[in-house]
Amino acid sequence: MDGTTPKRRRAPETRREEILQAASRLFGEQGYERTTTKQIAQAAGIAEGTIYKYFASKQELLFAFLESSVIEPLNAIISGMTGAPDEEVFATVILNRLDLWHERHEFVKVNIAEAFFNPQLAALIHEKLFRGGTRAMEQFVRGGIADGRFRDIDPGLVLRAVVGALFAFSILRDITGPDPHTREEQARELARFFLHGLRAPQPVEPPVTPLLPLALLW
Amino acid sequence: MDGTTPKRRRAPETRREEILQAASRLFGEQGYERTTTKQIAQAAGIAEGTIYKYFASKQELLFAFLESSVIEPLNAIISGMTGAPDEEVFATVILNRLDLWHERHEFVKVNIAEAFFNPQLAALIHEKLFRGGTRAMEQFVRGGIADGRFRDIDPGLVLRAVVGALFAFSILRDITGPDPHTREEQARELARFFLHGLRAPQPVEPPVTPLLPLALLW
Amino acid sequence: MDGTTPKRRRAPETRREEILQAASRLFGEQGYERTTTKQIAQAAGIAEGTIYKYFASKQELLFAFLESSVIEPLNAIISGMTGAPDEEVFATVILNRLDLWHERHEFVKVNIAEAFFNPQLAALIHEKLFRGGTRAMEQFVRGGIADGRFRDIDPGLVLRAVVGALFAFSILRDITGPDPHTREEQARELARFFLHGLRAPQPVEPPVTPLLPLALLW
Amino acid sequence: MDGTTPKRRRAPETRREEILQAASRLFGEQGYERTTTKQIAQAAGIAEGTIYKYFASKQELLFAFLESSVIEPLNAIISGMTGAPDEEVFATVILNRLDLWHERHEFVKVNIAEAFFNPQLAALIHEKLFRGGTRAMEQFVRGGIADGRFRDIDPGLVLRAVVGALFAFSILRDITGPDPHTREEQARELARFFLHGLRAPQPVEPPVTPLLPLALLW
DNA sequence: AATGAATGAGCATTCATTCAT
DNA sequence: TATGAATGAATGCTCATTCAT
Repeated sequence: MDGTTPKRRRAPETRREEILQAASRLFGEQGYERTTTKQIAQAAGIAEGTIYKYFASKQELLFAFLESSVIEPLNAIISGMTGAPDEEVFATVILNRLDLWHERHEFVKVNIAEAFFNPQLAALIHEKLFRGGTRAMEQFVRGGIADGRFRDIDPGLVLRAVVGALFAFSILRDITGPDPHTREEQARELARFFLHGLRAPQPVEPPVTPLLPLALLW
Repeated sequence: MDGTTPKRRRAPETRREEILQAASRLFGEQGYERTTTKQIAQAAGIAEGTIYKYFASKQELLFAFLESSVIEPLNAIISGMTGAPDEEVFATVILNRLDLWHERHEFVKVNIAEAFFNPQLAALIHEKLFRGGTRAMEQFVRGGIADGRFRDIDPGLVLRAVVGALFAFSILRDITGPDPHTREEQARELARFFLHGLRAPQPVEPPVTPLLPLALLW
Repeated sequence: MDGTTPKRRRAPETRREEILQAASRLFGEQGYERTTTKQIAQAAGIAEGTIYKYFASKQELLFAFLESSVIEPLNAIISGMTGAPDEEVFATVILNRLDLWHERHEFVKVNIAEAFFNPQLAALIHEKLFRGGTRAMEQFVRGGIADGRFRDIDPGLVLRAVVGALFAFSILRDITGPDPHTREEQARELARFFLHGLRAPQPVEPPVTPLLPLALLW
Repeated sequence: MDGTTPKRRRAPETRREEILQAASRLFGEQGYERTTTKQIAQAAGIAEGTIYKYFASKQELLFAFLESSVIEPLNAIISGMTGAPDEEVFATVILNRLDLWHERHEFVKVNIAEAFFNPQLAALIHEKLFRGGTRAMEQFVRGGIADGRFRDIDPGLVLRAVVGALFAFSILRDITGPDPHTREEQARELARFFLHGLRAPQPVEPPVTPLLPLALLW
């Protein structure tokens, strides 16, 4: 009804980005539901109404960031690195993801948390992020199985295990606690683990081990 | 005359439990923020105000359920199963967790989602659930390393990878899509994977493989 | 989030009525769109949220009043008055409507204004108020035509003209200005006008006619 | 290249008209409150801010249109038609109004709806439209009474009844439902009704009467 | 002990209006 | 002259929490 004192005309392309930045920071700190548009506006240094000049809804802010900061960069990242020993490939990719997820830590968190209860978002992540991974991992693993480098194993299982591990290392960090190693060490070690498992190179039939303690932890 | 038994004055200890049950089911289905106290009261067949006779706040409901339904039963579950081949141990434990998480699927979801943004809850989970796991896994892995069954590997990494995998299989299911195998198959296969990795039993030096496709996916 | 100091527990049946009264008064004074739920709450001496314990939405307030104050009384009004000269029937019914509309003046105004742009409400009014009127007027007029008391005329036209006149006398008052006569005089005069038109009289004494069907409709 | 002619710098007087046209169409379709300045700007092919170069406020748009599109043309319409049988006069005038209101249907709707709650607008309509009608109808009816063609009847009542009927036939159409007859039939039949009422005829042939003054008022 | 009516701050979103460009 | 980005008060509605009954 009133519309007083419009502040300042900003660089028009920057605005959108600023709002996105502010929103993703707050989402990351507090979760999507707990973050209000008022807070976002305040953090971006604009009026509440201005948000809606750039985004149709609060939810679109979530989707927009996922699109522009997770999905798009992903396509850009796919490049170079053609052939290399499995170990190297694994390590590189894992490191890459670890870095990305570390950097976007807070934001990935929200997306996951939201996706739990927002089928639309879950579907988006599934479509745009996971499906491609399935295909690539399938190729990679089936190739290895075909030429005898890998055991006959379900590629889906490998993908899930790898994604899960990355998940535990980057996103669940708050819960599992920090890992003392550098991300590069983590990547290299994880790659080795996924390739060789726990077993010593020359298998020895193991003596009995207690398992129950295991149960208590996660 | 019909289904609406006027539920007056139940066993006072049962009430608490009923509310907890109702709350955790709803939290699981819709997320914590999206579940209202009205819904909880309705589901528990009581008045809204009654909730506050048993719990100081909505948040306490979350904590209470974690305590009584996840942590306590966990301690009960830890039992028997002394010695057995690593593969068996692993498979059993994984299956056990997979089953538990499957059953509690919805609830674990909320706890994780909430823990992302609630340091108090994150600390609780870390303390009561994860720390114990760390100790046990440490024992298990260090034992294996000591007697030559396992490579020299960081037990923390193994734990994180295993937890992550379980996570991906049970909690991220909505995002990664369902796995076509039975939980038993999953458990056995995961155990084998964690023990042996991808590599074929008789190592073959791999030809070069393209890795980039891998990058595109998760 | 906070819910402080609940004021007072009122007579439970009264509340709904109080809110309805407050709403219809404000709607009448300012129009539907211009009346805010805050104002309604204030006028009813309650908190804003309380409105929504009794009505699902602001729009429902509009519909509820139409239902309870216009439609229901209409059915109650249909009574007694069986046979009487046309002139008496007409005058009575017109007076009755004139009184009702006068009393509800403000509220009818909103409903009409709203119905202009709200097809749902328009349909409701058409269904519940106008259709019945059509039927009754049809009977009345066709009866008169059949026994030679009335000219061969379209009953729909008569109904529209009568409703329109009532409309002009009660609702358009603000625009047409007030009429100096008492409502009874208006009613009698209108009845005569509708029966005889402008033309100077060539009176015919009418046989008795039942009037009640007429009452039910507009 | 396509339909988006960049409409830069039109004839400055045309602009005002274009905005008015756009506004009145939208007001008519959706009501005044529900029409946004953004929609008006879009419909007029201009920027939102430009509206305020021509009109001080949204409300002024309403007044401006009433002035320029209803009142002014009305004065132009008043013309010719000197003497003719009452029936002819009535029918002509009613048809004229019916046509005008039909054409302006949507706009009249808003004005009425608005006038209900806007005394300023109500007064304007009363002054400029209704008062003139009162005078003319007074002349017409008093003339008829004087020379014995009409019964002794209050001219105000006749005007109100006629306006109301027109109202019901053109504006309330959405509520009363459509009339199956042509507008010409309606006009003729209404004229007959107002002259003769419902009563079976004892016709008296009326002398000629002037009709034009009638046109100026409602 | 249990109720559920009542609260009111808080939410996402809208929109007439302003003014730097 | 015309623009449209920016404003921010205001809106309808929600919901955790309180407390008289």
